Order: sequence, then C-alpha cells, then structure tokens
Amino acid sequence: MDHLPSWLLNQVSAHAQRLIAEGFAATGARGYHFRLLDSLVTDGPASQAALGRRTGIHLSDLVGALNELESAGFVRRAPDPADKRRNVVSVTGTGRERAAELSERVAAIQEELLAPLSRPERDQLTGLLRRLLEHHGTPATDRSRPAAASRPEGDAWLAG
Amino acid sequence: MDHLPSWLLNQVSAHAQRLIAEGFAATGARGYHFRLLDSLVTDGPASQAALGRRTGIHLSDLVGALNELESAGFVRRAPDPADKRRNVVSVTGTGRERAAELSERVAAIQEELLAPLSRPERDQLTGLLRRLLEHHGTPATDRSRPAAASRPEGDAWLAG
DNA sequence: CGTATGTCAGGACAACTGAGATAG
DNA sequence: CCTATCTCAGTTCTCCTGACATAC
Repeated sequence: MDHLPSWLLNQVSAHAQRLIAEGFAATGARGYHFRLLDSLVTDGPASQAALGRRTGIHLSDLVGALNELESAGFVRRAPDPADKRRNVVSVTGTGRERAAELSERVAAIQEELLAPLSRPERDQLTGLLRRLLEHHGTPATDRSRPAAASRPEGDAWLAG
Repeated sequence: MDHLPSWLLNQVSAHAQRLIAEGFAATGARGYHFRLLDSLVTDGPASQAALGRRTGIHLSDLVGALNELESAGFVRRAPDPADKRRNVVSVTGTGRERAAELSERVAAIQEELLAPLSRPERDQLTGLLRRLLEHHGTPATDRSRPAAASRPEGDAWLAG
C-alpha cells in the first residue's frame, strides 16, 4: 500500500491538513480563509469569480467563506461600477494583520511538515508536485467553473 | 501560493482522489473499499482493529465500509474463537476478483497521475513522500486509535 | 440569445470525536 | 479495574453538482 503514489499523496496531504487545522484552531480560521486572504494580499482585489480561479476554490464555497471573512471584518465586498454583476473583494487593514498572522503559522507548519527533508530535497518535492499540478487540471484556472474561453474582455487585473 | 508545499500537496492529492473517484464510479466503489480489499488480499485476514491500523482508516469508519463490502459479498466477518471481542475479516472469492479489478484501475490511475514524470522522478517522489509519512504519525500504526503500548500479546498475525 | 456572476441548497468523501456495550 | 474491540451517532472540511436570478 505504501508504494502507491496516490495513497502516499493522500496520507501526507491529510497530515498537512491536520497540521493546518491544529495551527488555525486557536484563531478560529480554516484553510479557505488563509488561501483567500493570502491571494487578496499578494495579488490584489478581485471579483469573486476571479478569486475562485486564483485560489481553486469553488464559487459556491467562496460565498460562504467570504461571508465569514466579511463579518469578521477581514474583507470587504464592493459593487463593481464597471460591471454590476461583480463584487470587488478586497482586504481590510485588520484583514492584512490576520493574513500576516496566518502566514506565519503556515510557514511554521511547512517547516514541521518537511522537517525530515534537506533543503534540496524540499525543492525537489515542490518541483515535482508543481509539475504534476501544471500538467493536470491547469494550476487553478479552469477547475472552479466553466471558465472563459472566448474573448479576453478588459479585466486583466480581475482575472489575475 | 503555488510555492507552498502543503498547498501543492493538497491540490495534487485532491486531483488524485478525483481520478480515483471517477475510475471507481462505474463500479460503485470508493477509496476505502479498495484500501480494505487490497490490505486483506496482500496481508491476509485481520481483526477490524488491526485492519484499521494497517490501512489508516478509523475504526468508526471501518464499520460502515465493511458493512458495505460484506453485503456486497466481497468480505466476510467471522467471530474470533480466541478472542470473542474480535471479528476476523477475510476476503471472499468474489472479493478477490473485485480487488483485482480495482487494483487494475488504480494502477492505470497512477500512470495517468504521474504521466509527466520520468521513472526516476516517480521513484524520487514516492521516496520523499514515504519519508515524510514515516517521520510523522508513523506509517499507519498509531493514528487510527490509542494503539497498544504495553506488552505485544500473541496476535502478531492480526497486527500485521 | 448565450454566457458570466453571485447566491443557495445539498451531496460525497475522508477524517475525526465521543459515547456505549462487551470481553479480555 | 483497566484496556481493547466493535458499533453508532454526529461533526468538520474540502470538493463538487444543480439550480436560480441578474447582468453583460
């Protein structure tokens, strides 16, 4: 069993998620929260659809996660004047603090997770994983919904 | 985001699970079924507790999964005469067929999952993952419940 | 018209918690 | 008495489906 890549992957992934859950438990946050805050901080504001593409989180799940972040004051939804369908989501000041706090914990968890590996081995691992991810599904661009195919439209900053 | 090992791990793992789910959909099986059948075929019959340790599946989840496998005729539960608390679980003939069928699909899925990697790279990946798994939690020995600590007792064949 | 967007209701899995009954 | 085994009920998290109203 321990020679099946998919099984190994699932087990290690489960362990990673366990570490994240434990590390976040005290703050009441969960994985989705970090992914969203981090994406907003590093790649700027975005519509919910664009956010979903960037983070790989489903639109339907995004609604709930953003509700939580919004009512905690970490995030703000504002109507997009250029497109009335869209909400432009952006981080607040406390949201940035929260993001920094969670990032710190996440970094510590990476350390713990990869503890038995040397630095070059860690790079090897992430390199291999990244290649698998790029080969399949496409990074985080298609899976969250139909995805655009026709013309680009003038929303490059929204599409990330 | 795509430089975070834990995130990469989770994404690739999710994709692997997706492939497995798709591959099993036609047969009505799911991951737990394969794990259990495979463990029974390759490591022999076992008590439920031992099976849980071998496969990393929680005792509480085992009950349900075994019920499904049993009512499908793939598995048999027999009381252990030497220890009336225990059920000795073993595969049936059709269970072996099922296991072989699922194993084939799983093998094909590994191929698809690792497609972009060369053979040595695949070995590298599984090697790194196995080391992570061995370092943390212990392979599949402790996580499914308290686990024995005191004396070994004469059930080596049950503990795997 | 067809498609994108945001929302809601709900399901599937895997992993986990807590409690209880029975037996070693 | 204490611990192991099996069972049941219920929760969390991520991922996913389908539907709907609205806006482009």
